[in-house]
Formats: sequence, C-alpha cells, structure tokens
Amino acid sequence: MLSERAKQVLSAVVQMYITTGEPVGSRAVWKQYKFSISPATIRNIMADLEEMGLFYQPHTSAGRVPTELGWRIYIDALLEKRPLSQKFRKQIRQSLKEDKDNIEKILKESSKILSSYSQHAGIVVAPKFSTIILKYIEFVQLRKNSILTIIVGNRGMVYHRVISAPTVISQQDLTRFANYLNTSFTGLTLGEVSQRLIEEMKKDKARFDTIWNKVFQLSQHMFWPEKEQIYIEGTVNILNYPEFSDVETLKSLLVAFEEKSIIARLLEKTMRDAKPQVFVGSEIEQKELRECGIVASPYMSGDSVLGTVAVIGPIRMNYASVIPLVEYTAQVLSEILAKNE
Amino acid sequence: MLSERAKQVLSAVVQMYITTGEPVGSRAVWKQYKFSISPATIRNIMADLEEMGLFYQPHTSAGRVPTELGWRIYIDALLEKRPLSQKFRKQIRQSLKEDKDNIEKILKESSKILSSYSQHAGIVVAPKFSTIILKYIEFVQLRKNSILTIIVGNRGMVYHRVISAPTVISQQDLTRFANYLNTSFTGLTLGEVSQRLIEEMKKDKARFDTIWNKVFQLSQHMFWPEKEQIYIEGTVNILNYPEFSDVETLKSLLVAFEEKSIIARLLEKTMRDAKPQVFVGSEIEQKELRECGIVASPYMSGDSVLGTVAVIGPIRMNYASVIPLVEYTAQVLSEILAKNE
DNA sequence: CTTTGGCACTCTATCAAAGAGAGTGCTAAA
DNA sequence: TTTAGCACTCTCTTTGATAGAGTGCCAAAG
Repeated sequence: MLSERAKQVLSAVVQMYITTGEPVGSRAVWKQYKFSISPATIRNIMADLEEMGLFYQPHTSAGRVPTELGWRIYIDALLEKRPLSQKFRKQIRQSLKEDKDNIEKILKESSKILSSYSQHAGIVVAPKFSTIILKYIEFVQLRKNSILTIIVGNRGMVYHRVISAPTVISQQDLTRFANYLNTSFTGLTLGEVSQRLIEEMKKDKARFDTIWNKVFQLSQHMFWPEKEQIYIEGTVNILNYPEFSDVETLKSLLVAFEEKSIIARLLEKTMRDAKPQVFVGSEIEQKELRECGIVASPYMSGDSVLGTVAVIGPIRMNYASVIPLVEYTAQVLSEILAKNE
Repeated sequence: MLSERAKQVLSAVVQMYITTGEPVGSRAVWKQYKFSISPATIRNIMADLEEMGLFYQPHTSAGRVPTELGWRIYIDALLEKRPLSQKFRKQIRQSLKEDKDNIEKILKESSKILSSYSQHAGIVVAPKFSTIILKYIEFVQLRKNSILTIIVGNRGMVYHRVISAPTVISQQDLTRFANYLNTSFTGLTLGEVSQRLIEEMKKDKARFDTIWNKVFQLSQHMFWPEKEQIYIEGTVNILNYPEFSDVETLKSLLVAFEEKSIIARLLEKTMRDAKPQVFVGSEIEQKELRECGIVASPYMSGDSVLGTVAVIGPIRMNYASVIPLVEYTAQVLSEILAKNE
C-alpha cells in the first residue's frame, strides 16, 4: 500500500504531466504543490515509486512520467472527480433536448459535445439495432428481386436496407406482410421481433412453399443486425498533442477513426459491462489505439444497455473532468431516450 | 508560346517533382530523360521558364519546383493522360455493379475506389436532393407535433427527416396526403414535386385553414433540400506526403474533411460547369485546401448533373493517371445510375 | 531512522562552426 | 547556339562545446 505522501506525489506528478506532457522533476512538484517536504525527499519517494513500477524515467537525468500502472492506480484510487459545473450541465442538457425527436441529431450532437468540452475526440455508438423498438415497417419494391426495407424505430430512428430476394414477390404480398408485422409486432424490440418470426416460421412449416413462407424467409435478412452506427467528432483535436506528432502513430489512429469497426469492437466491452470504464495504453486491445486513453460509459433505457458514449485522447487526459463529462452525457442521453420509449 | 524543348523540360521537371517531391536539378533531368542536350543548356531553359513564372527556386542553389502557373500549363497543354488499364476498368466496373441496387453502397464504394487507386483522398458527392426521382413517400407520426417523413427515390435512395408541425395532424390525414403524393407525383424529381406543390397551394387558396392546407404548408419542409451527402474515404493517405507533415496544414485539411460543407462548396463549381476539372493551389477558394490539387468530374443522368466525384491530394499528384481514374469512375457511375431511372 | 542540503554526475537540447554536396549562373571556347 | 568549366551560394549534416535540468548519493542535522 502507498503511504499518504506517496499518494500525494503520484497525484502531483500525474497532474503536472497531464498539463505539460513533459517528464516531471522533483523540484517542479515541490514548487507547484508547496509540499512541506524538500525536493530531496520527494526525489526519494519518486525513486520508490519508480521501483514499484508507477513511474518511468526516459533517461537518467530526466524527470518522471507515469507508467500505465501509475495511471491505473491514479485513476482507480487517487482521482478526485471534478463534477461538471452547473452551467455546463445546463448547456449540455439544453443542446441535446433541442432536437429531441431526431435521435440521429441527438447522437451526433452528443458526440460533438463530448469532443468540444473535453478537447479530445468524442464518440457515440448508436443504440444497437436489436434493442430498437419497432414502430413501423414498410417495404418498397425497387425492381423484380430487390426490396427496400424501411424500419422505423422509437424516437424516429430509421433503418433502411436493400434486400435481394431469391424469387419475385409482389408489392401486394409485401404490403400484406408489412401490415401483419405492423399490427402484431410493434412495441417489441427488433431482436424480439426477429425471435418471434423464427418461432412463427417453425410453427408454420405446413405453409412451406407458399408466398407467405417466402416472405418469412426474407424477414431473416430484414432483421439481421446492422453494423454499428458510430459518430466520431473532433478527431482533429488529437493533433494538438505532441505525443501524436509522429506520423506513424497518427496514421494508425486516423485509420482507426476512419475504420469505425475498430472502435466498435473496442467499445463492445463497455456495452457488456454496463458501467463507466477507463482504459489506458495496452489495456486497449486494438493496437492502433495503444497510445490512447479512453473514457467510456454506456447509456441505458431501464436496465438494458442501448449504446456507449466515449472520449478518446492521449493517455494524459484530464480524467478528473473527462469522466464526469462522459458520465453526465450518458446520463442525459439515457433520460432523453428513455422518456419516450 | 513555349518551344518544343521548353515543353519537354517543363514536363520532365513536373514529372520528377511528382515522384520525388524535391526540387529538380538540371543534371537530374538530363540523366533521367536522356536529353540530347547538356545540363548546361537545360539550365538555360530552366532559367527562362523561371523568368516566365513557371518555376520557382526555393533558394539560389536549389533545383526547380513548378509554380502554380507551371502546373496549370502542364495540366492544360502538356499532360499526356495515361488511360486506365483494361484490368483496372474491369475491376472498378465490377465492384460498383455488385451492389447495384443500393445507391449508398455504390457511392461509398466509388469513394473507396478513387482513394485506393489514386492513393489520395476520394470524394463522392451524392446526387442532389432535388434531382432525385420520387418513388414513394410515407409519413409516420412520432408524437403529437413531430412527423417523420420518409422519401424513397430511385435506386433505393432513402431520405428521412423529422418535422415538427405547428399544429397536430392526425395520422389519417398524413396517410391521405401521402397517398395523394404517391399517386400524383411519383416519377418527378423532388425539385419538381416541390415546385408543383407550391403551384397547387396557390391555386387552392380557397381551401385555406383546412387540414389539407396545413399539410401543404408542411410539405415545404418535407421537400426542403437536404444538406449535401458527401462520402470521403482515404483521408489518411495524405499523411504519406511530406508536404502535409506540418501540423497546422494537416489540421486545416482534416478540419475541411470533417466539416464536409467546405468540400461541398468547393465542388459546387464543378456541378455547375458540368465537365471534368482540375484545381491547384490558390485556384481553390477554400483556404483550408490551398495546398492541394483537386481533380473533379460530375456524373450525370442524361444531361442533368447528379453529383460529383473527385480526388483530392497534394498539388504534386499524378494527374496523368488520376484524371482518367476520376473520369472513368464518373462515367461508370453515370451509367449505373442512368440505367434504371 | 528520517529528512535535508550539497554536490558530482548524466543526459538532453541548443548553438555555432565546419565541411560536404547539390546546383546554379556566368564566361569563354567550340 | 551549345557546352564545358569553374566560382559561388545555399542547405544539410556532423561535430564539439556549453548551459540547463534533474537525478543519486552522501554526510550532516533533526
């Protein structure tokens, strides 16, 4: 266990490192935090902390930089969250409620808020397809074999996809099927709808080979989970941090942002664990993001997880204020999305 | 007018500069292109070209770099387009035809093709909202005052937006209005539909204050042009060019990519002129993109412009092969989108 | 036993000077 | 008009010297 003083030093070094990005020396800590102990003592403590693996020294005569373990301990044990100011809370709540009927705008706006308040990249993973509640479904025949499916979920979420049918199905049959779905399944989540349909199909094997059955077959494709929709804003912010001035690092990061599936995989974990989380450095499985810190929090409806909001930036980010920001955004989002299921 | 030899030298310098990105010296040109004249003569010609403003010398004892005027003349007069290989044409055509019923996928794929074949950023501006042909329209009431409008265009293009109505309109009335639109206006472009509706409203002033009229009022919002949809892929490619290693340049470029409206404004010109175009340096009005070269070409349906495809990269891009790539992609896109209006 | 001041030591970052290299412009000869 | 030759210029890289930051350790003080 760390002594009280060791904790203070760790905390001080971490905080200074967050603002400067440079190795922190004993004298600087002493000056900045007006410790009652001398730089020499601080040096001793720092040497201890280095031995314990919390600090790292770029070279013999340099100050200290927190290691991953150092960050971890700081985040888990030492961090004093700085709650968002009332003013900011109000601003966030207001700008999210503005378009409260357009979920896509809300999600994009959330992402922008996260990025602009944190000065890092803001990420929002849209509610999972299977958790969306069916409000309305419609089919439009584009040509003989291709059918446009439009699914309207709660809060004006709209999914559409083009499905190629193995055999021709008339618009009339499609409309009948849509009517059936609209009368029997609205109010259920798409996951449930998909499930129920499979059951129906099993029950109804008798009807095999009828048009009705063909349509049921198609429904598998209609309710097949979508790729995650992910909103990323403020990616340029990372350019403000010298740790990303190396072209290779930068490139792999931007690739990850462009290739959103990487982000999706990363945040799946948060979805499963259903609570706010912080990842730093090699705790992140995606090698493109190894140099980063990530604060993520799921947003919910009741106790089912809908999606995730997150901030991603350099490891040295101001967790004390980013964590409350992320949590608050997730909370507001939960409220807005829950209010009108 | 330039002498034949001057043209050759200009061409040689430009081409070498494209591959190296470094100032090109007389000896290098002489060696590379096995000119029958000596380096000294080439030097004289280069000095002439510099005087004419086609070359620029970073410092007294450096080689030459093409100026903007130099690029312009090269592009307009000297460039020998290298037509795409049969193999590439086939590849492009095939990968675009794969999802031929899903216009969004096609556009995204086009953008990817442009970027991966050119090694720069690929851009595709989706067909303008007003040029889309109405196939089907549907309204879903989300809550008292908010109405979800879903417009299906040709080729499975889908637009949806949430409109807040000043007064409550029943789902029944909405459905009636949708039926009216679906029977009377399908086959027209959305621009035309909007136009016609305004005419109808004028004619029908008598019906003022009826529900019917309220719905007409709303239709203005329903057919209000969308923000341009723009697909940008391969933005990371720009990191491969040392001219963008300066953080400030890079940042402004990435901001332009993130803030797609900048790109939209830029490419509007191409839309209007309805022919392939190349812009370099300060010819680009958007200051964020001043360091770039852009090759753009509209894609059409009949003789109306639908949208634009483009490649954007450093000024020193291989126009000889990028121009054919962009033109061919635009052509294939035109074909695919025209085939089934 | 802990803390502290002092001091030697190490490593980096910065600057100037020097030298190599690339490329030009000019001149005189072909 | 073309070309070879050469002096000149500018950059880039290397080298060496110096200042500065920060440590580690030791011995003295508390």
